Amino acid sequence: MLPKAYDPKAVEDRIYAMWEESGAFTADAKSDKEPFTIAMPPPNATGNLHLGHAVMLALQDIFIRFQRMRGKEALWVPGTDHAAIATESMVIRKLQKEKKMKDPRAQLGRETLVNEIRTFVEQSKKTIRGQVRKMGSSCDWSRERYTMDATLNRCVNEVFVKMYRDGLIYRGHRIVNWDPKLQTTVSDDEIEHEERTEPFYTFKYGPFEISTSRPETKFGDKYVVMHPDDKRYAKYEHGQTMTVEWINGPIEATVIKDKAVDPEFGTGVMTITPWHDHVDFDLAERHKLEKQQIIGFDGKLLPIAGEFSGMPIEDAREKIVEKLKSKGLLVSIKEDYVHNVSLSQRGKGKIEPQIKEQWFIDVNKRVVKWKRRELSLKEVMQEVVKTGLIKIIPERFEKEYFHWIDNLRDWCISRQIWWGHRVPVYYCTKCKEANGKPQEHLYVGTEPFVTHELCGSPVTQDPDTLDTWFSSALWTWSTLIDTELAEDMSMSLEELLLTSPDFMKFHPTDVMETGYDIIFFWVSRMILMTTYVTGPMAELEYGQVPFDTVYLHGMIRTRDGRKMSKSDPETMIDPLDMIAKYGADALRLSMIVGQSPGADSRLYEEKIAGYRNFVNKLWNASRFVLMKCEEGHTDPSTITALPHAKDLSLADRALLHALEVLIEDVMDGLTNYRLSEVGERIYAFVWEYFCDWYLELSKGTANLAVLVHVLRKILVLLHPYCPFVTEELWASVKSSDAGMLIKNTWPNAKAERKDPEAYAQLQILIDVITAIRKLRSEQGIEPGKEVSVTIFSKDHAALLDAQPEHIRRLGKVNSLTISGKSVKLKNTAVAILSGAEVHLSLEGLIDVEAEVKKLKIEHADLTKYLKGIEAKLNDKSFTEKAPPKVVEMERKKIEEGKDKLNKLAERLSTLDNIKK
RNA sequence: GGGCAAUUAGCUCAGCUGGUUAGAGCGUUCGAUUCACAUUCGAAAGGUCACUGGUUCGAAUCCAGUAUUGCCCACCA
Repeated sequence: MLPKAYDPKAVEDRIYAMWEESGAFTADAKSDKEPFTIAMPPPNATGNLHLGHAVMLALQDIFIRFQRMRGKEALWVPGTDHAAIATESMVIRKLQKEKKMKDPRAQLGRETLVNEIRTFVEQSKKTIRGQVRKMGSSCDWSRERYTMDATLNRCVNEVFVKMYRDGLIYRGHRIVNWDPKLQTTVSDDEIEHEERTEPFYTFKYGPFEISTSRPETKFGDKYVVMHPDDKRYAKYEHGQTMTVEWINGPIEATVIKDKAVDPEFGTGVMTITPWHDHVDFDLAERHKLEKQQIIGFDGKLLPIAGEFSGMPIEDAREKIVEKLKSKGLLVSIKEDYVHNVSLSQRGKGKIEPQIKEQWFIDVNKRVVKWKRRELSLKEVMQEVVKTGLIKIIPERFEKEYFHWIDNLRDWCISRQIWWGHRVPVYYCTKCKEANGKPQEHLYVGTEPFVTHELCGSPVTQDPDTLDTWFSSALWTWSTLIDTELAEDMSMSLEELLLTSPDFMKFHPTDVMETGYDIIFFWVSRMILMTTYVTGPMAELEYGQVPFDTVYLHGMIRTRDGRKMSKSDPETMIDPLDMIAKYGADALRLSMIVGQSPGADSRLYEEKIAGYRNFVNKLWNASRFVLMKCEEGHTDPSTITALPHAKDLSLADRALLHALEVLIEDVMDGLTNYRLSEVGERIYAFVWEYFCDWYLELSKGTANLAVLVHVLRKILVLLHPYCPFVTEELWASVKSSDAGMLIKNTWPNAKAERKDPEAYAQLQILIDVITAIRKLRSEQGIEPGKEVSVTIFSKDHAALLDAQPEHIRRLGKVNSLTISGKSVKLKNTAVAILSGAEVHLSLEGLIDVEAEVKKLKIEHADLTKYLKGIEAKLNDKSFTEKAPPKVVEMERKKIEEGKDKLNKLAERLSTLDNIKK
């Protein structure tokens, strides 16, 4: 016999091991079944699983289990991400803290630091693996991948080289986002803006007044810019020069006219700092102006700053203002100037735009082959979503996606950190010396390159690594490449893809399920890379997308809507704690139900506890079924068929009907990704219909076949949501020829088992019992006390008369009279239902005053309600324009309502007579 | 500055393409230890669906505007 309460701790690990050992998670590339693939967004191998991971694992596991049971060859590829900047900065901080190192990069050197990180990551991967298992994730561990695997590294190199040869990757001096704290560039998407209030200074600059919030960048400003149509400055000509007094003495200034200047803003004149500002850079490019670096990569001022040289910019600002003031050049300071500053998403350090030689991907060059045309990366990314090749759920994110593409600039892919895929570019030291020119990359290749082909001298590899999203962008297909084949360097990437069985069977993947916060970082770049790589391949119909559907989930927040953050541990809910306390099934339900795609949701412990209660309810319902079987000396595993409908009771037929409707609803909901709704639907069916009514009714006479049949179906339908408890219970109720639940087939709704009439009839019985209970409660009758009940029902007397036992037992009724004709009764409380009049009589207990009051209120409410409907029906425009079906429905309401109203009136007059 | 969303019971949320006397869970109130389950059972109270207009025979649902909140994007010095 099962224990009284479900104990997930005693079950989950055992069940998971059983699944894993049985090979249930392992997909077969040779199978004839239709594939269904999900590439798991790889968690960063930096620490622990958090709720964001938990929600993604739960969602994906539901998708994959559902499709597996539906008979698809389901593959869920797990993995982890090397998360370049995040990991490196985390290990560096760790070394600083634990080993008291001041500058681990300098102290350890590249190789040693990379090894430190590698060790850390290995450990972290182990942790993550264990935690992913705890969630019940049915992913294929035999195919686990890591974004720094050898195969993935090869793919990265291959793609880099291909793009380089296509002219899509280029190296150039561009203005980039420099993070002085982390000592690397970051991409546009890795920047956050924060509103700050800072002083806004206005200075005299020759005959002009210019304003800035950053005086510390102004040393080299020798261009003064204004709008060409600004009449105030019409007397100055473009290109005109003049000498102006500036911070460290006179400067030769040049007038530039450009439409980028807004005459309405400030004085309408500005000076520019092309090295440290995006707008100024563009402007300088347009007019071919000189650019000069003012701030070093360490965040300190360079010698151009004269006496301020070497000062950190924060310290220098006030002193510079001080100096300008003393020279009489300060005009005003506006203290409440609000503007946005750029911060690094990772280290939260202030971003300093800098000009730096970096590697970029050109998103506008039209050399990308896609469906036999040549487009730009931007255009392909747009097209696949516009034409519906990729569908985004919820749809509104498609708009955001397009908007992002419209504003997309070339993607800076190089990073000045050491952890990551190294840029596969090599420089010859000797040749560089020979012609004394800037380094020429002489070899861009997929294999490590040792000596220069021409001169035979040693080469050095580019020190930079690639943006972590460069490798993640290859995730859906690089994980499906055969790792052994990938060792053969004589094969091209195209050949590798076409000969890898997994790739050919499982790509494109079906659904990419991830948080909406990384749609740009990741989703769009997977689209970019996958379409680019597969576009030229005839065998792949000139281009594959990485996935058909993108399902975006929202963030999980605290109960009061705040972000959960590590810096505020009290707000954090640790999924592993919750699993230990309530079980993985309960946690999964609590995250899925109430969450709709693209929207944030709130989670709190009571909610998880609520679903723990549900899981326990299911557990006990199963115990009840097993107990009934035991009482009937029937081994549930021998039950294989349902009796014919004619041999079943009303309750049985009604339940079977409700089950078929449920099966339909669940199928419909899951295929349309409506997980929350489906979860709620099953929850209600199990608790309210199956437990509260059917099981209670069946305490009288239980049909074991029906009990077992329905329970089995519930377990199947619920399995994607609650894999552990359902699998555990399945072992006790499955038929002897069935295997594990995880491999069981999904049911199809059977029309022949539907019996809406039985369902409606049972509902009448339920209504009558509910009415009796309500009357008992109103009259304050003790729960144990038995009562007399008289029911008048013209239409349903026969039906009710056939079910007296149910009414007697569930209503605690000792004397039951059912009649088709109504008689006036004294001393009874009454409930008027639409099809029946239920009288509860109990000598002495009936409070006539209260009863009259109750019925009067009911009468008044009903009158008002019917008046409304009558008005509607008397309105010609309604009866003429509304569909006949709706009109008919309203007529029926009136009919039923009037019947009830008459009964109420009758009853009131009877009671009146009694009072007299 | 531009865009997107949300606003329904004390709390957390459903309510899909307009027709329900607007639902659920938690919480609250009353009652119950009935032999599957107190992680339970029965009953109840609680909402002018943010506001203002409009479309419509009919609006929580569609449209416009307002307010509040949240998010994303953006180079105004």
